[in-house]
Amino acid sequence: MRYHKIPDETVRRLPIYLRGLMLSADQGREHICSKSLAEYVGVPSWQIRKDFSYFGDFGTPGVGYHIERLAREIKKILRLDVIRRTALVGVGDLGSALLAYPGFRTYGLDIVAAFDVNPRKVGKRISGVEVEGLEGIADLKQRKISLAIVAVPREVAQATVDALVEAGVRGILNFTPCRVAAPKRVKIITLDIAMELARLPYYMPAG
Amino acid sequence: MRYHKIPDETVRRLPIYLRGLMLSADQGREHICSKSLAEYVGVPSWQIRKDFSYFGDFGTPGVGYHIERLAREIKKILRLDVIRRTALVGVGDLGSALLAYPGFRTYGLDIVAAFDVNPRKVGKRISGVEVEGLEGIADLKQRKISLAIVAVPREVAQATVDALVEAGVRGILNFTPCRVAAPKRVKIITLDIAMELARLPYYMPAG
DNA sequence: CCATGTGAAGGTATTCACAGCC
DNA sequence: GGCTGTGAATACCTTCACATGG
Repeated sequence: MRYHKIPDETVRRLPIYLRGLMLSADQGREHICSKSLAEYVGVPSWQIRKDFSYFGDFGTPGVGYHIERLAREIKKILRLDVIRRTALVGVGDLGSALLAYPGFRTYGLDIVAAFDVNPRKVGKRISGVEVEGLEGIADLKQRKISLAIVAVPREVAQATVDALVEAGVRGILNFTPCRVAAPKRVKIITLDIAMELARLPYYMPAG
Repeated sequence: MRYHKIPDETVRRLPIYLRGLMLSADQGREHICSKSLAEYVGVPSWQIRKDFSYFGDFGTPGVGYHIERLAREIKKILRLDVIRRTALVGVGDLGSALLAYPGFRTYGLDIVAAFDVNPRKVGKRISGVEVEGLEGIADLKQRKISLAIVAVPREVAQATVDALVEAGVRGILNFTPCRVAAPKRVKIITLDIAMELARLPYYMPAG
């Protein structure tokens, strides 16, 4: 199965597995079977086995998966085996919350720089990161930052992305509720929070 | 095409279309064709037409779609045609940011109540909403609140969801990085922000 | 002539069932 | 006996090409 195109859906699930593995590593067990992991993360066991099988033979029949080793493998696949230096643009309400959010560290993602237009915010320290003016974006490359989070108002989203692309960033998580264009060497994931909530009523039984 | 199961992916795209339509309604035009909308929202035109066709004939051949009318139809499909009263549980960094976030209003979602354990937060007004103690969750039903956003620490996520389900909530947007269980009459969408960022490096060319 | 709506084709992902291994 | 890994079957979604209607 090793030579095969990896489904996008599989890639989407890998971080779920990784999170589950890291949590169960804290519980002292050394191995976990696909069925236990399935209950833990809410993905069926056959789906889990199939997903892993795309990358190689990680498990031992009759035993299960070695938790530590599997976690390491998934990190390698997701390219999270090195610490990823990340920049945040837009230190408003959402941006500040993201700076304070400890969850990124779980995946080795480290927000090491923050930028904002507002001169009154520049120079302040928020959650241990000093806010810089937008001009600082220009030398992200020299600072080995290749990932960015965009949490600016919609009107300046495209300009922000342009500046980031110019600065050599190659992955962007966009919290802005609009489509932004970029050369295809740059991967953009857009996460519109309100939109997620918006499809909830559809699934709710009457009322 | 009217009697047909609606693909989940179609439902996921409806809010995108809705956003695009509302934005182009502000520009004075009355009609829009699938091709223009396609460029606007970043979904191919045939996909848009197919998606709409599941629900009926919304367009006029040779002309396109009547923007206002189509927006109204999509709102009705998503059950966003009435204002949805929403509760927020957990007024930490993320919770506060969500309270301040104007995007929910776009879809007729209105955060009208906020709850937190911390007695020092209780009684404070944040973005126009007064923070209440957790005991207030019990009478969400009387207050006609059927939607909730959970932004509490992971450890208390399940307990929070249990309380919300008990109080008659039927849709939950969960920002907690863990799976939570609920009776299937309650729809839960989990949004783990860090996880989205975590799959970005996979798609980045070397480095 | 232009743009919609949709059967049919093609592609992708999920699910099953079981052979193979510990 | 227990659990993995996977070909084959199924279900699902996307894409195409065009008949149909304004």
